[in-house]
Amino acid sequence: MNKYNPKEIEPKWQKKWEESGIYKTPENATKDSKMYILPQLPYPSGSGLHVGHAEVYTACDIYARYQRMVGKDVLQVFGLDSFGLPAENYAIKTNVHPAQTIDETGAHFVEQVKSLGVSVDWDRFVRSSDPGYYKWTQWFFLLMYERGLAYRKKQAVNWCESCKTVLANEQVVNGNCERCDTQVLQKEMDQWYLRITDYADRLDYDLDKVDWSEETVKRQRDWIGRSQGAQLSFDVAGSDEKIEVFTTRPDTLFGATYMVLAPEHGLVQSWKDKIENWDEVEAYIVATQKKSELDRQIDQEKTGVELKGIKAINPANGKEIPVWIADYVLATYGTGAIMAVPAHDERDFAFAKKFALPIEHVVAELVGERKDDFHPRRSVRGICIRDGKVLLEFDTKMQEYVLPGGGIEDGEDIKAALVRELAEECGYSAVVVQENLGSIEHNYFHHKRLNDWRVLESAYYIEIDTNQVIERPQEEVEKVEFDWYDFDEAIHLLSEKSPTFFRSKVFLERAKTGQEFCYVDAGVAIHSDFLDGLTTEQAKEKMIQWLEEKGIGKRKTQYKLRDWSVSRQRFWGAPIPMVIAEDQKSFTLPTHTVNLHAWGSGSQAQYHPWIDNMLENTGVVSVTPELPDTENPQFGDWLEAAIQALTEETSQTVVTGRSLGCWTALKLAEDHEFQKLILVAPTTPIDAWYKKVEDKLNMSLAKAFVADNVDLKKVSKNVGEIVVFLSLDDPYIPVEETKAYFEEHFDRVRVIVQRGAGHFDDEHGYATFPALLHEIVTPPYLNIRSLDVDDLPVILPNDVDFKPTGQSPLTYSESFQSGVEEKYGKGWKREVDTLDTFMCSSWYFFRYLDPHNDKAFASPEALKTWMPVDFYLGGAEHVNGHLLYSRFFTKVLFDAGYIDFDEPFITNRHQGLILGEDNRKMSKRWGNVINPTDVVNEYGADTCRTYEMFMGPLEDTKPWNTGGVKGVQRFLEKVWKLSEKVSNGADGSKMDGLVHKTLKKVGDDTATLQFNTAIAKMMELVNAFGKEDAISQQHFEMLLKMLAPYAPHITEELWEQLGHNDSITTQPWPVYDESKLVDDMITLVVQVNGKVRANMEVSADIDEETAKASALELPAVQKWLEGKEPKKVIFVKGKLVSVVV
RNA sequence: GGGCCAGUGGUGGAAUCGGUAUACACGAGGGACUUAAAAUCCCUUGGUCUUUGACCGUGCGGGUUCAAGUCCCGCCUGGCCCACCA
Repeated sequence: MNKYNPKEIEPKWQKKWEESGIYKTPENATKDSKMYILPQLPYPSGSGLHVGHAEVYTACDIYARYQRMVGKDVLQVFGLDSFGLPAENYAIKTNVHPAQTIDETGAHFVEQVKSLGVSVDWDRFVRSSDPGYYKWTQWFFLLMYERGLAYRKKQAVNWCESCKTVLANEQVVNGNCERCDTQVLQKEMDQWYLRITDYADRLDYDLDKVDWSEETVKRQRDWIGRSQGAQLSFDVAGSDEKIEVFTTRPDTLFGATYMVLAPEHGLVQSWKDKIENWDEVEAYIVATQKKSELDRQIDQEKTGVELKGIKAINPANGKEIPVWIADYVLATYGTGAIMAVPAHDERDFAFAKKFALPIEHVVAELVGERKDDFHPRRSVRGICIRDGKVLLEFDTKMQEYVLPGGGIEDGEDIKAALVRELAEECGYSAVVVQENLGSIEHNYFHHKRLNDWRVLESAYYIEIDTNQVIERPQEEVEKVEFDWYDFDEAIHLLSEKSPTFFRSKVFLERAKTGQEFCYVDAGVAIHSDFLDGLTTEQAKEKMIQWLEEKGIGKRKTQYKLRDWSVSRQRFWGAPIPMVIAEDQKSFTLPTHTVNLHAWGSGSQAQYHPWIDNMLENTGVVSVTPELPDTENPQFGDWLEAAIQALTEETSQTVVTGRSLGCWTALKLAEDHEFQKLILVAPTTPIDAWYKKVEDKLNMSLAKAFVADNVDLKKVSKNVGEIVVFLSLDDPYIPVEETKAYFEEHFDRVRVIVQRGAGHFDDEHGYATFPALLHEIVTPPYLNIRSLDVDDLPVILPNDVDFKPTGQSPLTYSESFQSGVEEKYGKGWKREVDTLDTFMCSSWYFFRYLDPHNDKAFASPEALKTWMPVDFYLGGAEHVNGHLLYSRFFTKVLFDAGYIDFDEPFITNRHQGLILGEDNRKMSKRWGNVINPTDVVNEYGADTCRTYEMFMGPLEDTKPWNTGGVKGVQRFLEKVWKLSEKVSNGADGSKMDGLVHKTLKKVGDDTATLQFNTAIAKMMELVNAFGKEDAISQQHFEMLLKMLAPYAPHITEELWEQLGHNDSITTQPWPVYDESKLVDDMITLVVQVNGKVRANMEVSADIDEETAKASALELPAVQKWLEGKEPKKVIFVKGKLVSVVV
C-alpha cells in the first residue's frame, strides 16, 4: 500500500467534489430539513488567510458535514467583505485601483479557503463590492429612508485626521482610531444616520429569543444601555427658558442642589449676553474641545465653571440653584444636562466637594428590607441568637453605602449627629449605616429609645436588650443553624426564638411604635415633603406621577445606544443613492399640526389625545378638530371644519389624517401650503378600496366622500412631503394598490408599510404611535431626494483621485455626476459620500439565499425556506457592531413585511483567539505568525483542520503548537495504515463495545461543537485498533464515517480504496447500538473513609447487597477496617462502594 | 473604578448528577530497529518518602458531604469587556 500522501489525494478530491457538485445546496430543502451554517464574512486582506480564519471555516465545515450526514439539507456559503479602507489606503500609496487589489487578494483568499477542503456551495459566492451586490445595499438604504429611519444631520463626529474619515464610536479605541491609532478629533459635519435608536427596546428585549452566549447577550445589553427614569424641566429664573434633564432617580429631586450642562449644550451659547463670567466660560468650552476623549476618560478629576448670572429653579421646592458647565456631563447622552444630587450620586458628590456646593440628603439608607432579587445569605448573614436575643453581625459586605456628606473629614461628632438624625427622620428605633470611603470602613449605629450611638470598626455583634445595647465579640455568640437559602424559614426560626426580631415589613410598622430595631435595606426618602417615608422605588413612582400632573416632566426610557452614522468620506464603498441640492429651502420644526380623525371616530378616540398630549410641551400647537356628523360624514362639512382649524399662515403646518380624514387632508392641501402631509391608512378613490370595503361601509356615502375631487398636482406642489402609513393587516385599506396610487401621483412621497397595525387603531395597540409623532416633528428635507429603486445601482466610477483631501474622492469624479442634472433638475448632485462597510455586512446572510436575483435582495421563497441562520460563527469583536446592526436590519425588514421572523441568527458562537507558539498574539512584530496555507502545504489540509480543532475548546483562547500538529499527522497516518489490517472476515466482536462507545461520544460531541474531545476519543479507538491483528471492515467504515467531517480527504480516499464508488460525505451518520454501550463486567471502586483502597471486577448488574458484601470481604478493605464494624456502607450503581468506619 | 470569566502535570487540555483527578496530544527520559540519523514501534513520565507500600496533590484559607476540580463562604492571581451613560 502507498504511503499517506495528502499532497496527492487532497487536490484529487477537491477537484472531484467541485466537478460532481456534491456540495451544491439541495433544491428541495424545507423549513424542517434545512440547516443554514454561516461563517463570518471576512475581509480579504493582503496578508491572506490566517489561522483564526481557518478555525472558523473548519469548524463550520465540520458542523456542516456532520449535519449533512445526519440528514439535513445544508446551506454552507462563503463570500468576501470586499469594500473598505485597506484596499483604498493601498490605492493611495500605490495608485493601484482598489477593485484590482481586491480581485487579486480576494482570489488568493478564496484559493486558500478552498485548499482547506470546505464543503461550500461556491455558486453562491458573493463580494460586497460587486454592483450586483451593492445595488441591494443601496436598496436597504432607500428602505430605511422611506421609513423615516435614515436622516441627514450636522453633528460633531469622530474624525481621524490620518484616515481622513469619520469613525463610528465602536471604531474609536481609547480615543484613537482603531486602524491607524491616530488620535480622534471632534468635527462638525453633515452625516447620514440610521435611526437604530428607534429599535433600541426591541433589540434589548428580543435578546431573550436567541441562543447566544450569556456574555454576548450581556455585552449587547450594556451597549444598548436601557435605563428608566424621567425627563423633566427646570425653569431658568427670570426667563421663559427651561433646562431639560433626564434622571433615573426622580425620587431625589428634592436633593438637586445645582445643575450641570455639557459645555457643548446649545443653551450656553444663547446665554452669552447674560453670563457674567463669559470669558471664563468660553475658555472652559474651548479647553474641553481640545481635550480628547482619552483625556476625558483618564483624567477623572472634576472640572467645571459656574454660569454666573444664570439660576435654575428646582421645581420640587422652588429653590434657586446654580447652573454649571462641566465636561463630566456628556452632550450626547440624555439631554446633555443633569440635575445634580450630590448626596446620592458619586460624581455629583465629587464635584460638589470640589466646588463647595451644597449637599442635601434626601434618602436614608438603612439596613434592610428584602428585595426580590437579593441574596438572603448576604443580608441575613450575621443575625444570631444568644440567650433568646437577636444579634446583628456587621460585616463589610453587609451593605455598601456612602455616608452622605463624607463626614470622615468632619469629625466623629458630626457623624454621630448624622446617624441620629437619620434615625430621627424616619421614625425608626434603630439605624445602622455603613460608611465606606476609600479603604476605611465604619458602621454607625444609633438606637433611638436608648439614645445609644456608636462606631463599630470591624465585625461585631450587637445585642439589643430592653435597657442597653451591648457589643459582643464573635466568640461569645452562639450561632443558630438554618438553611440560609430558605429566607422565610430563617425568619420564622429567628422570630420564634426572639420576639425582638421582625421581618422587615412587619418591622416597618412596629418600629414606629417603639419596637426594638429595624432591619431594612431599602433607601427611604427624607427631607422630601410628599415623598417622606416612601422607599426609593415608591418615591420614584410618586415623583413621576407628580411631575406628570404638574406638566413638568414625564416618564422616560433612555438608551446609551446612539444613532448609527453610516456615511464615509471615502471612495471604496457603496455610493449613497441620494441626490442633494444644497440651495433648496428647508424646513424647521413645524409650528402647528392639524389632525383629522376617521369616519365614526372623534378627537378623543384612537391616538388623537395622545398626539395632542405628546406635542404639548414641544412648541408645536396640536389641534384635533371634531369633524361633524362622524357617523354620516359629508365631504363639504368635514372640509369646512378642517379649514376652521387652520391658522392663517400654514406653510409651517403639518396635517395628519387617519383613514377617511386623509381625503379631507388632501383636499385641504389643494389650496394651502403645508410643510408635510401625514396620511395614516388613507382612503383613496380606487377600485381596490371600494372592493375591500363593500360589505363593511355604506358605499354610497363612501363613494360620495372619497371621489376624484382633488387636484393631486396642486397638492403635490403645495406640500413639502407626503408620508403614508399602511398596515399589511388593515381590514379596510388595500396595501399594494394604495401604495401604487401615491407613488404614481406624488413625487415626494414615502410609503411606510407596517405589520400588525390593523387600521392604526387602539385595538392593535396604536393608541400611541411613536412613528407618527416622529414624522410630525421631523421636517422634510427639500434639499434631498432619494433615487428610485429602478435607478440602482449607483455605480462607483473609475475616474477618481484617491488622494485624501478630507472631501470624499467622489467629489472630483466627473462621470459620477453626469446625467444627474438632466434627470433631477439644475443644482442637483449625487451624494458623494459612501456607505459604511458595516451596512454591506448587515444583510449579506440574506444574499446567499438567492445571490443572482436582480429583482430583490432575495426571493420570498428562499427567505422562507432558509432563514433564520441556524449556526453563525464569528468573532466576539463584532458583538456591538455587526451583530447589532444585522439584528436591526432584520427587524426593519420584518416590520416592512418582507420576512416573518425578526431575529437573524438563532445560534451564535465566537471562535477563540489563536496565539503564537510563544503565547503572544500572532504578529509580524513577534515573528510568531503561523500561515495556515503553509501548514496545509507541509502536513495537508486534513491535519491542519483536525489539529486546529484538537487544540482546545472552540471558544477558548489557545496557543499554537507545532508538535501538536505532528501528533495529529501521526494520528492520520495511523488511520491510513489501519486500512492494511482491514478484512471482511475479521471478527470484530471484541472491539464492538469500544467502537459503539466512540461513535456515541463523537456524535454527541460533534453536535455540540466539542470537537477536541471527539478527536481525542477517535485517537483512543485508533490506538486500540493498532494493537489488533485484524479489523472488521464494518468497524473501519464506522471510523471513517465519524472522522469524515474532520478529515474529509483521507476518509474519502480510504472509502474509495475499500471499493465504494460513492462519496463518504454523502453517507448517513452511523448509528450506535445502545446495547453495545453497556459492558458485562465493570470495575467497581471500593473506598474506605473516602479513599480508594481497592477495585473489583463484577458483573454490571450486580445488586447492592452482593456488592457491599463482596467489597467488605476484600483483603484490602479488611486491612483498613482493622477489625471494626463499618458504620455505613454506600453503594452507587455502576460506580463504587464506599465504606465508612 | 465597575462587571464577567478563568486558575488542573514541564505544555495544550480531559473529567455527565459531587463518585478511581490528570483521558487525548505535545515535550522529556529509556529501549528496539539502523553503520548512523530521521521515521517508526515499545516502556516510563504529578510530587515526596523509609519505594513490593504509604502520604500529599486541581491558585490559597475555611465549610458542607461517606465522597469536592465540581457545591457554599472568604481571599489571591490572571484574562476579557465596559469605563464620568446622570
